[in-house]
Parts: sequence; structure tokens; C-alpha cells
Amino acid sequence: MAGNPAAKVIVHLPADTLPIRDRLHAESVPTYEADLRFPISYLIDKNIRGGIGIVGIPDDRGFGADLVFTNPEIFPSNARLNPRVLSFDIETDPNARRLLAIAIHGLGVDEVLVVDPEERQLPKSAVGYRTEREAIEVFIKRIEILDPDVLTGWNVIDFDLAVLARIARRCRIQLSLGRTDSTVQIREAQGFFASSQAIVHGRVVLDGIALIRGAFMPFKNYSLDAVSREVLGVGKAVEGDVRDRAEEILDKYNNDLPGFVHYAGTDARLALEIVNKLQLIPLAIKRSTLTGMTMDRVSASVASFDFVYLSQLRRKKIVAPSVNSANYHQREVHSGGLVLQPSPGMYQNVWTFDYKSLYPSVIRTFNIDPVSYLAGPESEDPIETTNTARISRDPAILPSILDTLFEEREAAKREGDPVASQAIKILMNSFYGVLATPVCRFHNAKLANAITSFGRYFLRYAKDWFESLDYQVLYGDTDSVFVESGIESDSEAYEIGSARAADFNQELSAHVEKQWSVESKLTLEFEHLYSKFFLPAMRKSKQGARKRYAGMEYPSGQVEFTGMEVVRRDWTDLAKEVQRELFQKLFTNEPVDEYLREYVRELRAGNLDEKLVYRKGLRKPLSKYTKVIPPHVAAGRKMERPGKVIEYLITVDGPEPIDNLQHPPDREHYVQRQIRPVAEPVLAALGLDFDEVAERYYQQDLFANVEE
DNA sequence: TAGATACGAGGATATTC
DNA sequence: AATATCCTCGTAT
Repeated sequence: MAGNPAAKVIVHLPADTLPIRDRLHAESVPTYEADLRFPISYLIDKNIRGGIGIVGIPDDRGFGADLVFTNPEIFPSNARLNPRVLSFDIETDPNARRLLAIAIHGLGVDEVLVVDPEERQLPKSAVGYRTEREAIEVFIKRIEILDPDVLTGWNVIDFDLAVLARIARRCRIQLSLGRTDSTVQIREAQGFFASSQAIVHGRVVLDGIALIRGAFMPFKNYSLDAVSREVLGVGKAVEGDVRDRAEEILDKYNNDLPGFVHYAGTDARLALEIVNKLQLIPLAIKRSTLTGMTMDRVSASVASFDFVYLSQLRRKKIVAPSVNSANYHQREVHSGGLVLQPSPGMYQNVWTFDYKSLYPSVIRTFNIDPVSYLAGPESEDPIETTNTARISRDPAILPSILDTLFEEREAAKREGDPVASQAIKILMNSFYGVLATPVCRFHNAKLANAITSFGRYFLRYAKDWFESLDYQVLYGDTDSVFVESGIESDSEAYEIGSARAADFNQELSAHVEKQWSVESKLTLEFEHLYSKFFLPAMRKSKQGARKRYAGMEYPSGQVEFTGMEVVRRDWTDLAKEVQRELFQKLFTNEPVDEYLREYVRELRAGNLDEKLVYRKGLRKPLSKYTKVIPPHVAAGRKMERPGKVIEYLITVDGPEPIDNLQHPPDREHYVQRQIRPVAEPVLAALGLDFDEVAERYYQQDLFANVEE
């Protein structure tokens, strides 16, 4: 990439590269792409992603597979995949030691294999087996006959497969679920982001949770119950939290076998229905064909970038640097998006405008690319970035990849293919992050900073443009500006929003052309009109709070909240309900005092106790909290088996977990720490005072408490 | 086998008066 | 007791 010639060394076996690389390094000879895995490199050379064509004479011996090719010809193929998908789910005792049942759903099958030494009467959809061993063997057989391409489920690798593998080992049977006679291997997730991987020859295991997270579909709670409620509108067959459920399942197994079978079958079915409804498998296939990753690795951004970028780099006969693991810990300073100072207050008819795909558009406009980056000063007529980097004007790889993806995405939208559009969007959005991390071989801090620096420049440019026309810009974050339209009528403001964006885009193009002599690929879009819009101040000052606002959208009339308590998991239902209601009233000019007064009265009377639960996540083991003990940690330490999210109340004796409550709730705490903070901003906007509205009638009650 | 930075709030703990 | 700072979490983009 520096323009110097490089030699290619070819060896007999992939494994031979390592000693050669080490010897070269010992002689201070730099190497390139020396860490690139052979299969990846081979597929890149053959330009194969997703589909593959094979020509050769197969024989049928070896590895237990049906067909084995030796040195066949292979080539890219536009395979249209419609995989056979099977969902499964196991039930165990609460300790996950004893197998109770395996449920499978899909491919026309809906059955439960029950481990039942007593050979009790079973419902029709179930079959009983006397031992765990028998049940697992039948499961293996069922997989072989149904022959799925995709195995799915909920937390299916870390729980179902891991537990099955353990029990199978104990029973001394091979858990061979693949199309060869190999045993299932599990690679546990390393680190915070990664997800576990299961190696099942000839099939792919896709966990429902990982698919959802990887597709950036946000859910408050990733449990099967919660997601199925939201996606399908139905919950699981057994209510309650995880541990109660485990006990209840065992109880059903012992005393209510039909109920148990029904429950066991439900999980496998729900998982499959969610995956189908959200079209997660077509999405994984589309991402796989875009990036060359296997379907279970489409979330690996760095590896995806490698595949896509190296494919183009090879056509130019340029080699890329090896990944230098010594660089991993060298953290350079990166600046991110600009957040404008908000002007707190209540407004009418506010436009919001967004740059469409800001960072990808910046990359396309300014030819930002690891190869076109000019390290030395000797270049002629470069593009000067706003962070003083220099970029060549020669056609570059990354912008061209993005140009193609932009076109493909527009085409997908036109043709009504939201899955393809989503897949392309995710890939495009990953490019900036990849350039900014030293684990990527193309990592370049100057370029990453050039992208964000341009982003900040164009956010300021938009702000200045609107202000030059005497509009008030109320707020903005990274790629968006919030502008007071100054128009009385909401319908009129709505009409004019797009026109303002069009005017802006015209001037923006001229400006970019004049300043950098490049064609602008940037567009500002009119996103929303808020007929009512509220920017809160920070709690302890008069300054506006960033990343928080509420507005009533036109024409839907929906009240939307961003960043505020309503959207946060760690505030109680109590606070969220009050905040939602108060803003609804504020935006529709209804009085709030009566409502608030009554609500506080109800709370103090103990009629709202079920809304007082705090939910807060633990991000490390309980024992590792040494510097401070936050309330959820204190509550967690009072639990027998704390999970990842602690549910607790503040009682008169401090935080207590809801499943081990010893004291009554401290209702006054909730008035002061949950209702007051969400009420005060709204009351202030109306010129009211919380104590005046909520407290005055209740002085007597307060004194009563004090005297106790 | 690892996309990024920017931000606010509450509560615990440390520091200051 | 008042105030400052740190820690932690969950969020926006």
C-alpha cells in the first residue's frame, strides 16, 4: 500500500506459512497478509461469497459425508438459498444436570422427546424414553432424518447445545448432529461483544438472540418471553422469572406431564416463529452473500471488511499489511460526533433534518480510503480533509464499494426488499468503526478522524446555514439539526420542511464543489415535524441537556421520547407512567396538577406498590464491586441466585430484591426520587412548583410519618 | 473470531469547611 | 453538613 514492490511466497501447506513468517520477521523483513487464513484467502481469490459451484468427480468415502470431492473446480454461484430450518429446545432440572426433554419444531414436525423412566401416559405430541441416553440418540437420529440446514433456538449454543454435549459425554455417546460423523464443537464467546459459535459439519447453528442483536434490533429484554410478547404478541406457557420457571417446570414434569409437554413444545415453536417473523435467516443469508462470512459470523465487522476490501485490493495487485497484535493496546485519541448545545424550553412546529448515511456519504464524497490516503507531503493537488490529512483524487476502493452498495440499497428499496436494504445498511455503517479500531489491518486513525471531523464540519455548516436565514437552531447531534420553523400552522410547516432541505442541499453541493473540487454525495433529509417540542434542562443547572428531548410528532400526534426516563430500563414504571402522562397533558394543553396530586396520594396510600420495582443490570460479578456499592449491588447481595438484571425495591431498610423482601417500600423515597425528578421539568414549563402541587395537601401525612 | 465516541443521572465515597 | 469527584449504568448517534 505504500507503493513499494512485494514478493509473493507460495508454500505447500497453509501451516507452512507460520515458520516462514517468523523467520522473515527475525530477519526484520516485513510481511503482508501473513495472518490471513488460507480458506479466506482462497475464497477471495475465487471471488466466492455465499453460493458456490463445484465441478468434479465425487467419491462417497470419508468423514461420514455423502460426497467428497478431491481438488474439484469451484466457482462463484448465485445460489438462491431456502434453507431447511429446525428449532429445538431442551428442558432440564433447575441445575441443568438432568435432561427432562428435547423439543423439536419445524420441517413439519412438532414433537417432544420426554425422558421418563416411569413410562407414564403421554400426550400425542410426545414420545417417552426411559433414559437420557435413549432420548439423545433418538434426537440425533431425528436430526439425521429431517436433515436441517439451519439449527436454531433461544440461547441455543450456550445452553441447549452446551448442556446436551455435557450430558452426552456423561452417557458416553457422540453428539453428532452434523452431516459427517463429527461431534458438535462449541466455541464459547470470548469478550463482551462476541457470541458463541457451534461447529456442526454441514449445518449452521444460528441463535435467535444473536441474530436479533446482530441485526441491531433493539429490545429492552432479550428473554424468549419478552421478545415473543413484543414480536408475536404471545408469551411463554409458564410465567414468572427464570428460577421460578425452572422450579415450575420440574414440578410440571413430576405432577402434570401434559402441561410439561405443552410447555416444552412452546419454546421451540416460539423461537422459530420469531426468527421467521423477523426474517432473520434471509437477513443472515443476504449479509453472508455481501460479506463472504458464514451465516453465523455475519456480525464480525472486521472480518467482513477484510473480505470485501481485500477482494478489490487483489484486483489492483496491492497487498495489505498483516494485523499487528502489538497495536491492539495502542489506543489513539479519536473524536466522535459533535453534539450542539441545546436551548432548553418548550417550542412549537420544530423541524428535524438528518444527513442521510452521514459517514458513508463523507467517505464517498472525499475519497476516503486506506490506499488513497497520502502519508507523505509529496502529492500534487490532494483533497485536504478538515483534520489536515491528504487524500489522493485517484479512484479508490472504499468509495467505489460504497457507491455500489448505495445503488444496490436504493434498488432494494424500490423493489420492496427490506431485508436486502437492512443488510446493506448494516454493512455500510460498519465501515467507519472498522477503520477506527487497531484490530483491523486497515486501521488508520487519521482517516477515522477525517470522517468524524467532516461530520462535525457539516453539522456546523447546516447549523450556520439555517441561522443565516434567521432560523433558530435548537439542538443537533452528529448528523441532525432541530430547527424552529417559526410557522404558526403545523400543516404549512410540514409542507415547507422538504423545500428547506432541498434549498440546503443545493447550496451544500455548490459549497463542496467549490471548496474541494469534488462532487458532493451528501444529502440532508427532512425527517420530522414536531408540533410540540420540549428540550429539558440538566437537573442541576439551567443548561440544556444533550441527548434528551420529547416531542409530539405531526401528523401522527404521537408523543415521542428520546433519552428521557421513559425509555430507560433503570427507572421505575411509576416514574415512566407519570412522565408519559405529564408530557401528553403538557402537549395537549391539559392541566396537570390534579393528576399529579392524585397520583402522589395513591402512591403514599400504598396503591401503586407494584410499580416501584427498579431494574438494573450487573456488568460484572457481584464480588467485583469493591469501590462503591450501588443499590442494585446491595440488593443483589441479598439474593440467593442473582441473575444479570437485579429487580429491587427501596424499602425503609434500604435496597431489597423483590424475591426476598423483608421490609415495606419507602414510598417517600419514590415521591422524591422518581416522581419529583420527572415532574419538575414539566411543572417548570407551566410555571408550577412540585411542592405546591403535590405536597401542600399532605403536610399532615408528612408529620405523621416523622412522628413515627 | 473484538465497529466507534458523547452524554446525563443517581448514588457512593472522598474532600472541604 | 455541604460539595466535589468517582463509579456505574444505560442511552443517542
